[in-house]
Amino acid sequence: MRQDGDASKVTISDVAKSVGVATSTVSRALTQPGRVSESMKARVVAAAAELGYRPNPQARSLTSGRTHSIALLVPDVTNPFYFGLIRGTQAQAKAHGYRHILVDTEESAEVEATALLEVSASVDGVVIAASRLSDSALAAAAKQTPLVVINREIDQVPCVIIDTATGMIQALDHLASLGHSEIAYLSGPASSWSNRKRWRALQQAARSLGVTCHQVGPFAPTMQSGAAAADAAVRYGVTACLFFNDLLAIGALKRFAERGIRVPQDMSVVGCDDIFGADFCNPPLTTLTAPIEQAGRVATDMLVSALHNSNTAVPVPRQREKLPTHLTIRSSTGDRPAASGKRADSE
Amino acid sequence: MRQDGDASKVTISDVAKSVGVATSTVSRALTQPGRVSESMKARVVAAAAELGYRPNPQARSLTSGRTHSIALLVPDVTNPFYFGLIRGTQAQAKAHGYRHILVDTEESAEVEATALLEVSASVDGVVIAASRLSDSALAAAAKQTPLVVINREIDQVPCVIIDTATGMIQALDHLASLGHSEIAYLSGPASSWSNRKRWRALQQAARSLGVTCHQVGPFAPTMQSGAAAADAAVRYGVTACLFFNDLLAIGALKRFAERGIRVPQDMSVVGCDDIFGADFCNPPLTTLTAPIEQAGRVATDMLVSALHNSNTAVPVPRQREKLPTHLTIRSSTGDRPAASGKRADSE
DNA sequence: CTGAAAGCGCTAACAT
DNA sequence: ATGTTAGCGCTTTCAG
Repeated sequence: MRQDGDASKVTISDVAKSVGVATSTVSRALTQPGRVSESMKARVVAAAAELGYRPNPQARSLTSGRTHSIALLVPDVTNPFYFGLIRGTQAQAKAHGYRHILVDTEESAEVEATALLEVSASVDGVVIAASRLSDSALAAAAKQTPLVVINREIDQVPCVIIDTATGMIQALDHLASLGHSEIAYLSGPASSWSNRKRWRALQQAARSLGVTCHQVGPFAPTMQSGAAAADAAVRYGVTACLFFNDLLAIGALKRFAERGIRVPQDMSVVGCDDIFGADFCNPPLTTLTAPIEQAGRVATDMLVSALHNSNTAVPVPRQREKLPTHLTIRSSTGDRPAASGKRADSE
Repeated sequence: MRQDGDASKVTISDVAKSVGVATSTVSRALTQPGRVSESMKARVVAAAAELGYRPNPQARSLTSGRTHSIALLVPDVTNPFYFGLIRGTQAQAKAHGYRHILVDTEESAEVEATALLEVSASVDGVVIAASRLSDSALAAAAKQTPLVVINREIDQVPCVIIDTATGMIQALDHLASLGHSEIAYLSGPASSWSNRKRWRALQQAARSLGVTCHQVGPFAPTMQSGAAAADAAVRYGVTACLFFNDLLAIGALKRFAERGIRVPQDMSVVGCDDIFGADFCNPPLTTLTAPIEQAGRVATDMLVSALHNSNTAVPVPRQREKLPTHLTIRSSTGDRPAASGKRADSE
């Protein structure tokens, strides 16, 4: 194991020379289990260790065409929601022996398109979260590069979906059962597929539950926008609100406190995602718990298995994974205010 | 821009053929500004676009030896503290045209050593945050690979340090000025360099401020450990505590609440880092605000400039950057309880 | 089972 | 300013 003059410069041919065989034999011994004799393999491995040989990934990639790395594209590394994803993909990439490349696409379709084009040349596959690209652009990209999208549903493109739409219905039900009938949905970016799905689900559910649900927004999915969202909710005279995400909800919590609106006595608040912080904000947030990290892991698994199967003729096992969410009730939701309130028009 | 039969398979020699020149000319036109005539450059660029040529990064790396990517090694991607770092390095890597590879070293020296060895072959340089490796191991690694360490001070190894030690003194001063004299420092991992630095600074400062500061711990730097830390602080009979980080402090806040210990009336709490959530936990946390993201940016800048200067004989400009912290006072600190014990009588 | 040889796509000396 | 010619380190036919 010792005695490497200066490491990294040791090539396969140094090893070959040292053992007295051809470079091809070394290559085989190191990468193709059964293609050489046991004794040969042992000698090569020993020599490689002895010399401190480290394969050059670039050279290997050049011939093999495989880089052993995957990329994760997220709209905003700043958003805690995506940290769960980063965690999941990073962990799983590592588990499969892949390097993990992280790219921030800045909530922009153009940046995303460029990043995808650039990075796809240096990775074996890509996971894209909450893509801002059009369905057709994604479908086209998927033909060029192994791709898994998260929170997006496109024909022929493998995807994992966090089913917040169904979850939102549960949340609405929860609010209805607390007596709320005037409810606001503080919506996220118009370009967000998840946002559209949720609103559609809410509309339908509201009808059958006999409550009124107003769509308000769109708002940027950030804490800062929470204040504006809170004010808008108040303006609508609702007694409860569902926020596009926890960031917005937590920002709103702050604003409500500033304005002397008590949560949940005067206003019930429901978030979405259950990000870090949702359990210790004030009051702790009732929210839709999303298996974010799991989504990252599943997406990575799908991608990796697709990469492996692309050699063999085996069809990719699962093309579409839908992950359930569940409602976590904490302290930000409560009964509808008894009467009057700040301007309940119906009472 | 159109008409690429099937993209990605277009090579530099296809472009060369199309223009009717040598591949080297194409290479130059595309990468060495002044080495070809303007008109030639234009023709090549046009042809490249026409054919949909995309350079193969692996091939490029093989000859040039440069991969245009840098790696960030962090002990735990799960820890929000590192979110800021990831953000900073990712943003700056991108700004400099580098890909950003993220590696979780699982708080383990062995994993870190392996990761460093593996990844260093495929990147131009590495940023290591809060390394668990020994000084000598890091110094050795720095000789092999361009390296910048964050929160670690080693001879000959470029580093950026977040000066929490000095900040801790401010925090202690703040507590002393509120009348606290029995104070606990709830310490982090023994292997943490920052932890050792802080405790040393606190010890000295405590003496000159005439207060008593007990070191308690070590504790894992997580929210879950916060409960144990809180209990330990109570056992010591202190009226104020400084936590190794915000995670621990926020966890402790929860525990204090459970035990009916009011913050800050019965116990003052100071965190460290000012992570996401420190401003909206309950009560909002007085903490040492650390320029984490900036640290990531600065480290990346140092690394990139070192990479560029490694060609020319110019010496690396800054080898050591110390970033100041400042105390952010929110609501978790207050006057020492009037009487003894944990029950305050005022009001 | 092993060796020889031909590149992968691109860059970098040398020529011209 | 452009063309020629070698490789970078490795994998992979194709022979033997």
